[in-house]
Amino acid sequence: MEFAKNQQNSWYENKEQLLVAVDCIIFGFDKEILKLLVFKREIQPLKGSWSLIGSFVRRNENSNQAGMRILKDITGLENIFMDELKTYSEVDRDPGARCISIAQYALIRIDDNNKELVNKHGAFWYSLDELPELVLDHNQMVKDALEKLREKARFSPIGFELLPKYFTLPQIQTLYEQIFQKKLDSRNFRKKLLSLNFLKKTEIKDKSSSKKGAYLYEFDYEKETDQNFIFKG
Amino acid sequence: MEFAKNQQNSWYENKEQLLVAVDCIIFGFDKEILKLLVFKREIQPLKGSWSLIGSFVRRNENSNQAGMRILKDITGLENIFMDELKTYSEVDRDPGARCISIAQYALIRIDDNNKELVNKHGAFWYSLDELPELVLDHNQMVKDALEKLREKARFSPIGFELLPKYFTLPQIQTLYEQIFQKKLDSRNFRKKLLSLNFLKKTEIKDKSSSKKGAYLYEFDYEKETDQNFIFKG
DNA sequence: AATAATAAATGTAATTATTACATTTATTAT
DNA sequence: ATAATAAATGTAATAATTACATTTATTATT
Repeated sequence: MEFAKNQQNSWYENKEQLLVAVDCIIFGFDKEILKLLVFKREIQPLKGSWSLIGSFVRRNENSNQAGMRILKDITGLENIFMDELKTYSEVDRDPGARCISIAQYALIRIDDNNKELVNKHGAFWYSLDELPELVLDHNQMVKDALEKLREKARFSPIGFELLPKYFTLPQIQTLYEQIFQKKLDSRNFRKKLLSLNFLKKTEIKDKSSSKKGAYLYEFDYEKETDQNFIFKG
Repeated sequence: MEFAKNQQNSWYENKEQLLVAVDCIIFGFDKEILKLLVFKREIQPLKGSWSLIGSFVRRNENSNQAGMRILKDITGLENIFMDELKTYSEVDRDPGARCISIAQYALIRIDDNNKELVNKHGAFWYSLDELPELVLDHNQMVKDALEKLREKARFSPIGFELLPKYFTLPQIQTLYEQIFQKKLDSRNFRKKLLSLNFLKKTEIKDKSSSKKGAYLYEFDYEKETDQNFIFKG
């Protein structure tokens, strides 16, 4: 067995072995709605059910690399924001094998570039409040990921991974409203956000959703000093 | 091989397998100093070096149960606060095997009950700023755990897992000072802490560290509503 | 050309939280 | 009685958060 050949110390041999997978909770925001990328599962058991996308971790990669590999396969994108959520290791979580999963959540900008690729993989962007039942413990993973996203959004300017390069203040407010799942006061929201000084205003207006038009902003990466950013929702 | 017998689906068979371990970052506070429990490693490679305590995850337990099993073995305690930190899965992290580790951090009260047991396992409580070099990526785990502890302390009343049932305000202030690694103003610290309303004052004084004596408090679990606790250090 | 409709942009006062800062108090040992 | 020690306490200034309603820029319609 290939595995055994690599062993250098007898103490490690014959230990109980588990399969190690990663599953990706992929969030996207299409300028209006926070969505999640889900897939038609292509393997037994539960073939045909909705599922997060995952893969086993290979011996020559770490868990983050495994997640990045999956993301690239599906969206064609590299350099996506991705962070570990937590591991799921219940004994019975997967009826097919004793398999733990290291869940990773990713934030991507939904745009036309990756729509095609995504379709090829039997994938679908679901609005978070219309999410179907997913296999195994994947619904729990999504729930946990959303909570983590909320935590993260409270303490760092998270939205920029999800927004296009140029975005309007109403757009980012909508995003935060969806993350926190409540309406925010636009005066207070803008005051807080602008006081943090990491938004650069342009003179261009986006008139796609109002007659007056809303100014486009971009994120000023130089100013993203973690200066006590606490967003109280 | 025992592993193969348990497989139900051919698709899972012959996948690359990794060993899965847990390592425990065990914090303790002896009323003065924040400490970490480290061990003389009993296995090759690196036998005799300082190390966190760990174990492989067994097929009939989840990662949390594995951590709890280790903690009970060593301290004799059950119901210890323990939470997942993150996984460590670098390809080369362990020269002995392709092994990922799910790091868990635990908070315990150092007291005489468990001192004996701890000694039996070649364990030693090190002050955090005198920590020796540990094997593998264990120093990194400690660093990450301390950061997580700090994060956690900012947003929830963490200290009570580390403090004895009855403790004084100077004691808890010292603990927070060690977690945040800076001096805190006692007037502001007490004001903030008491305003959160989850401390119950007793009329008993602890005179072990001053002539005047400091009142003992206990944690009021009923009032631990997560009411916007943000401790700005 | 005037008007209606729409969403974007804006300000202020009241409340609450945070910070900076020094003295008094209770007790024990001398 | 006094000295020594650490614990306990208050206040004023500043900053952050909240609650709340009107005006503005533009396009489409008449």
